[in-house]
Amino acid sequence: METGTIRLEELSGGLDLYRTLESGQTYLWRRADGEMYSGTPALGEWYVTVVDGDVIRARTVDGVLEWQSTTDAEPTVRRLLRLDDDLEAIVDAAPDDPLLDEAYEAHRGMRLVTDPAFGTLVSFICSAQMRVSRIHSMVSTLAREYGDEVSLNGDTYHAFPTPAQLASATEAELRDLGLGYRAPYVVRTAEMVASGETHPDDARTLEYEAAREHLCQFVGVGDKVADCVLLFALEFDEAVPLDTWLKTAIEEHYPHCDCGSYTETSRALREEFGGEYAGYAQTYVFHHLRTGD
DNA sequence: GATTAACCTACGCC
DNA sequence: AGGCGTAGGTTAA
Repeated sequence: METGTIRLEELSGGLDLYRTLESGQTYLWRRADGEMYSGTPALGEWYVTVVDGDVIRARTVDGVLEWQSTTDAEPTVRRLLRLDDDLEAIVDAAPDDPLLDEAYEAHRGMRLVTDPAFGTLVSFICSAQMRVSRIHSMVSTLAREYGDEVSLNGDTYHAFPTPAQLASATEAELRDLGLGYRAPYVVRTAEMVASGETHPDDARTLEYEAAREHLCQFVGVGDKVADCVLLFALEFDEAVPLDTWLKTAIEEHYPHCDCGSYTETSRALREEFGGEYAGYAQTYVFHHLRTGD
């Protein structure tokens, strides 16, 4: 087992691991105590994910980020948790706006994540009309039922299934696992990727709005889910997913941004939130409104 | 292009 | 207790 540490004070803007991993951006990490998304903060708890067959455990203790892995995971940890983002500069550059200021102030140290694209795509297909805790349990169930077993130091975990593994599932099986009407969406999207027809990563090379269009070809993916994949997996920091919380924020704080269609409203809010890092602003506002603190 | 019902179901709240 | 409304939307008319 390989291990590593970084002192949080070395990171511009710090790191709040709990808010980063339990703010509804990622469903591909699990908390060792099983209390992820229960609303109770993690104090020194390990979080675990599997990337490219390697288990990665991470936690913060006494101002230090620690990790353990089957491999030298520092580059992966830096990428997954976006440790090289200059968070202080991003916050400073954000537009002067009462709601935004409040959100940034309340959740210091929350970073965006960069998760693998396929797992993110399926997670957010599952997210339609779902509470965060249930999305997390659905994704965990898919990993348990269809993903490879991997272990670290005697503890066994499951990777998120590959497209081929998930494409081998049937709609009926996924309905039995509680996915409801999302079951056929997940199977058909997995089949599209497994067959080599197309892959969410293909969107990387496209301009932002074209990339969103590209992702909307997957079954069960509309503008909102596409924006989530762009922001949380493909590093399109300007993506602003418009969910029910952001729609409320638009009604109450940015009525001039309501332009009718998703595309136009999203474009207006993106400008309102400063363009380049508008997705950071979205994530803070979303988390601020959803948690109420 | 813009509207509108239908879709699964666990969980919190009355 | 047990029923009711809701939850980070998308699809098909």
